[in-house]
Amino acid sequence: MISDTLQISSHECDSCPIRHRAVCARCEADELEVLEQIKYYRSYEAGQTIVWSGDRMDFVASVVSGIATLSQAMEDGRTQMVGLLLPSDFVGRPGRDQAAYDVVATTDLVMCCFRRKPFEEMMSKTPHIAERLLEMTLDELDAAREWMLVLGRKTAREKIASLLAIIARRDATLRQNKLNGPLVFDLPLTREAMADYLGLTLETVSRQISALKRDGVIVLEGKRHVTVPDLGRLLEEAGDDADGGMLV
Amino acid sequence: MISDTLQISSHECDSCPIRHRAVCARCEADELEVLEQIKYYRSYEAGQTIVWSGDRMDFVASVVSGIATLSQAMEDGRTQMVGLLLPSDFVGRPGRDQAAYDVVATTDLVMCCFRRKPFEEMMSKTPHIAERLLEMTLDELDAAREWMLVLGRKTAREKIASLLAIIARRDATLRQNKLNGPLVFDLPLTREAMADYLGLTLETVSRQISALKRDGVIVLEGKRHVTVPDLGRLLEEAGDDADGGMLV
DNA sequence: CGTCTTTTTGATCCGCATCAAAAGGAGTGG
DNA sequence: CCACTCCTTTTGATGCGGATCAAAAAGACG
Repeated sequence: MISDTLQISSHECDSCPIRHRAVCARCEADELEVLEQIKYYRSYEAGQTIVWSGDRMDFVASVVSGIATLSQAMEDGRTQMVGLLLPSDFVGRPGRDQAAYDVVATTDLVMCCFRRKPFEEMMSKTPHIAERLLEMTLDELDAAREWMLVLGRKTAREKIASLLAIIARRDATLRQNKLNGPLVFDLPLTREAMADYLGLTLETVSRQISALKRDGVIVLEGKRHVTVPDLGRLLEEAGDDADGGMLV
Repeated sequence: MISDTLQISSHECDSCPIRHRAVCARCEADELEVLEQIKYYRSYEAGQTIVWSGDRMDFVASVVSGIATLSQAMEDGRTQMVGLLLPSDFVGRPGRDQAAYDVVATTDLVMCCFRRKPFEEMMSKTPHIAERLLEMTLDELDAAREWMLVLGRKTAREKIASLLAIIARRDATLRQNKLNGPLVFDLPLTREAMADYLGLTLETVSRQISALKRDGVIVLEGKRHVTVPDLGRLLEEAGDDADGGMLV
């Protein structure tokens, strides 16, 4: 199976699908021109490891399309996913030359890469990039902390419901759908990846999904295609306040 | 019990104990002068809640001395600590006016505060602050991800060992001690706070500390005073690679 | 149709939560 | 100095949720 994700319709930033959300979101036309000089695209097939933790990494990048995961491994093989990278998310850390995590393409993936050194130089010159990167990093920190509550205090059923809610909402906002009707989406993760995300085993994930299905919280067609008839109900199952937060 | 933490020896940034590590670390003399105009100190007693999640928060701050915690609560009362704030750590988020977490002083605490608006203005003018804040935020994100591995995949015993190792190392680097002899420190957290940090119950924390003591991994005098005879041994118990990472 | 991977389902076990109570320690007042 | 209360910590007994081990079922693909 050969991926054909290399076919980007255009290599110009103007028509880039993540133009308004990525690290370059705030750049002016002249700044984009400089970025276009140093950027290059790379694509990966589903399942490919992009970098191994500890490897030298001399680029940073934005996810253009597809999904990747960040995970950490213990010596005995236990692993925990610590980041889920969706289109527009940023990979790599300016100022660091060793990867801190394993980065794996979950689906076919296209990234917009910059060699690290030129990017760092550019960052120090154009505050728009550093500004946007700070904002994105703060958002990621919030997401990581939300996730810590899930990992530390939620039951298996609540964990699954939380993950489904996150995916359902991200998918809806990506397509700019509204959140009050039924939500329909495809799971981008295998049961194993979900287990890795939630600190569970894949058997427990499978059981809890079956239970949520049995209880009518979700409807499944096949293994991956999910319908959420009532997001409020799902949020209740996740242990979240269904009325507060994001919905209002 | 009245705290006397208000007595700062001097209010000048030059002699500030966190001068070289806080958000102002990279500031030049002229930039510090501006900061001195808008800064003010506040102190809190151990146990005091500094802000409640959801409250309006119109300042940002650096911890000068003492320890504070960030935590998140579920509706039914379950809570998870999501941040441990030590001297030089930053509190609050530029651009956001509602606190996202409960902030609680664990010990008597002094903070160096800036009203949010002037600080934001200053940030956009002086890249040194934004630069340093980005670096600090990236470090916090790394710490949060490390913590996610602890919460998601480690056993109770490993969790306790991990926390003790973190505190022991931070304490040693703060005092600029070396890491190869025995490490001695006081636990800044109650058993309950440790449980809250690690996603455990306080009973389990107590049992695992007793077990580590019984096995000679740590030595306790009283409830809070800890000696770690061999950090490598503690790191093994934490499930970490004793040779890799921070030690080298 | 057969092989390989992913997912589901079943049976059993163990780690940690829960409920309960005793044991320290610190501060207060007689 | 002791008796008292209040809070933190330890220890004990029991039960449950999720891990583990095992195998069947369902897709995916050649």
